[in-house]
Amino acid sequence: MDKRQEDLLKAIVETYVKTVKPVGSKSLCQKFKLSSATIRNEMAVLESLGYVEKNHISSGRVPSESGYRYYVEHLMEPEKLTGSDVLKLQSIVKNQDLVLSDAISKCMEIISDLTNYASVVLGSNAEDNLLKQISIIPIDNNKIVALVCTNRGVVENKQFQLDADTDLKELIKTSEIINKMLTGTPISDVASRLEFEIKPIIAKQMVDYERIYHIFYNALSDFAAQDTDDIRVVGRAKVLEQPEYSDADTIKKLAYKLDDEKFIKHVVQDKDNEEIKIYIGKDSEVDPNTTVIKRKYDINGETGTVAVIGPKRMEYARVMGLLDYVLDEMKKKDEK
Amino acid sequence: MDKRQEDLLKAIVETYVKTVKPVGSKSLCQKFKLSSATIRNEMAVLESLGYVEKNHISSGRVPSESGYRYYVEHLMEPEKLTGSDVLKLQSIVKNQDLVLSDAISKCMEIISDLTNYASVVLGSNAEDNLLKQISIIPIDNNKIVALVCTNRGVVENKQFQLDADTDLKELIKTSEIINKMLTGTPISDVASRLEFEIKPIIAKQMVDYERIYHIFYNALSDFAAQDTDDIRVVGRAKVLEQPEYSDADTIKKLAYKLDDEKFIKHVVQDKDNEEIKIYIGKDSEVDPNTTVIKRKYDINGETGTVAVIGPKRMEYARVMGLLDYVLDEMKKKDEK
DNA sequence: TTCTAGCACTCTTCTTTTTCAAGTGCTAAC
DNA sequence: GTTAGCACTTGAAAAAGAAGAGTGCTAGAA
Repeated sequence: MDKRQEDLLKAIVETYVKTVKPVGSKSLCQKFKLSSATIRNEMAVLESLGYVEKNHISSGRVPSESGYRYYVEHLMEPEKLTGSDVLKLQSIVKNQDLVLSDAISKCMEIISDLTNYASVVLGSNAEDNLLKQISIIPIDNNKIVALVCTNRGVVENKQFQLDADTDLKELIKTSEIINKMLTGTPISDVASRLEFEIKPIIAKQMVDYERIYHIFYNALSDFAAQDTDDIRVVGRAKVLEQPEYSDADTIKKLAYKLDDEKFIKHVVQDKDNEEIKIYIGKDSEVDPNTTVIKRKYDINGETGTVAVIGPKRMEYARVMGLLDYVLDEMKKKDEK
Repeated sequence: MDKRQEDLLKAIVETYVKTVKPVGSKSLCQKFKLSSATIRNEMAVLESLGYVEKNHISSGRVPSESGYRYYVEHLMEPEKLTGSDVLKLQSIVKNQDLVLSDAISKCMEIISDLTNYASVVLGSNAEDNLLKQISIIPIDNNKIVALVCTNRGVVENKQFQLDADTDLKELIKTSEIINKMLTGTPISDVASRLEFEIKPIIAKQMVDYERIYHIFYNALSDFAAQDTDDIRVVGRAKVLEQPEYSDADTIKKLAYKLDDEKFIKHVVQDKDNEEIKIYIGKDSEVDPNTTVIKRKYDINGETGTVAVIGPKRMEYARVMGLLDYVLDEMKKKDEK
């Protein structure tokens, strides 16, 4: 592809992103100072290379998946955020009271608002967190809350009913034993250490140790359960508004997928070990007309993934710019 | 309305619920052992009473909103759950490890699955909970987690960055003061008591009391903030599949509303003080073709609201039966 | 070579027309 | 009070037509 062809592809992508209509040769005459016939010829080349497609024999051109990919990899120019975009994000970025994960969540909400795409925040998987502390808080005669806190500040809590014969004192004593022995253990190992190290100890000392073990096991295994709690999807309904989803059936299917947190988690989860990954069209697994831009972050050890889900016809540069800005600012903030 | 007319209305509603097609006079001949002409005459009466409508001059009849209402209030027969419905719910009901609020959530998920409607669980508003305990857990040098637990076992946690000059010991000491003085205070009053009772104390004893006050104020005020966290909407995408929502625009609008937790909260929230409330059609505020069945529960002092959102053409009896079953079983379980 | 003007052709989209079946209301008779 | 019969209305689906946008190709100009 020579320079002119690249320019043409760029123009096709950008026009299509804006207008959502197949791009005809005429509409680009002015821009290139060429006749429509010449542009048609060049378009035919792009088509033979697989970068653009026709919906039907006499329609204008639409970027193909590999066209988008070429655009993203070679042609896209980094976009400076507009003042109003920055302004909206700054209200969060400047807020000193927000802890990293909350700040990122809020920023992604704003990004979803600004772009009308959906956004996803996948908290760092607590599996590699280390156990910090487990506490038992008695609520009333027969109810307790078990709290588990990790070294990254992730907190899980779970209520339990106590039987009449379960002794609260034994429960609290057990929590102390666990805190003494297991603090610093990776969450993923806690369950087995609980069984092989703690259970034998309490079995000797306590009457109702089976029940007690059961409670702690349950409280701790929620982390391992890969619960869907640490994922947040925002702006689901906004994506549906995008004009490519105009057919009732497509909308329903898309809504269904966006509503399925397990599925979204699967989509956004780390497959290949890259910091930025753009899944275009079929690669997104969501819908053939959909793109997922995914970005991992690691800010002072706190890791996670954010993603934007929108139409294939996405404002790639803008989204990349927004994500850059948010994560850069977060990093700066953390360093202070 | 005489008995026959009531029977007819009942038949129209139930046929329409099943077939989603306007009900013609012929289709009911067999059932009533009457000619279509007679049925037409009776239908005309129902129409003049406002219980059924025609989409156009020569179409079959469709129940009107007041027709549904009459059906729900006078004609609907309580439906016994099918074995498979019970079976699916029992896996949750029988589970002794689940605490009430979790069990209800899970049951509502199953109800959503069984019916293909959306379901909502609105946890009891924590505002009338009493403060049980507040704890500070240090995470690393400059990060802490503040945990707040109420007498109903609701837990909120929030991370804070510490400045270099904030003293962890002072923080913990303050939490002890709060626990001593404010335990048992309604959450809604905690903020003001914090300001007028605690702040003066720590102001005397501590250097960085402003920052410390700020942290506790923030941790505690999350409850009052009426955050959307205690609402759970399940099966959003399922409702969209209902045949009445076939037009792309309607689907988008509905998806938009279902995605808006604040709005759903508003819809489901307690307006009039009734235990069961059925909002049909326009009354639902969601969509003219939608019904919301809302039910409050109070199980041993733990209160909340559950709701089912589906088409106006809802299987009213079944949904009522399912909700009855779930709440009855929860009550039984609690009494044991 | 490279570009352009011109033309026939294709295909979508929008509108209009036609056809069909379902269902009604009314009248007159049972 | 009930029913058979009939004219009439309407929407939904299929078919037909018209308009417009855009293409590929050819032949000639720069």
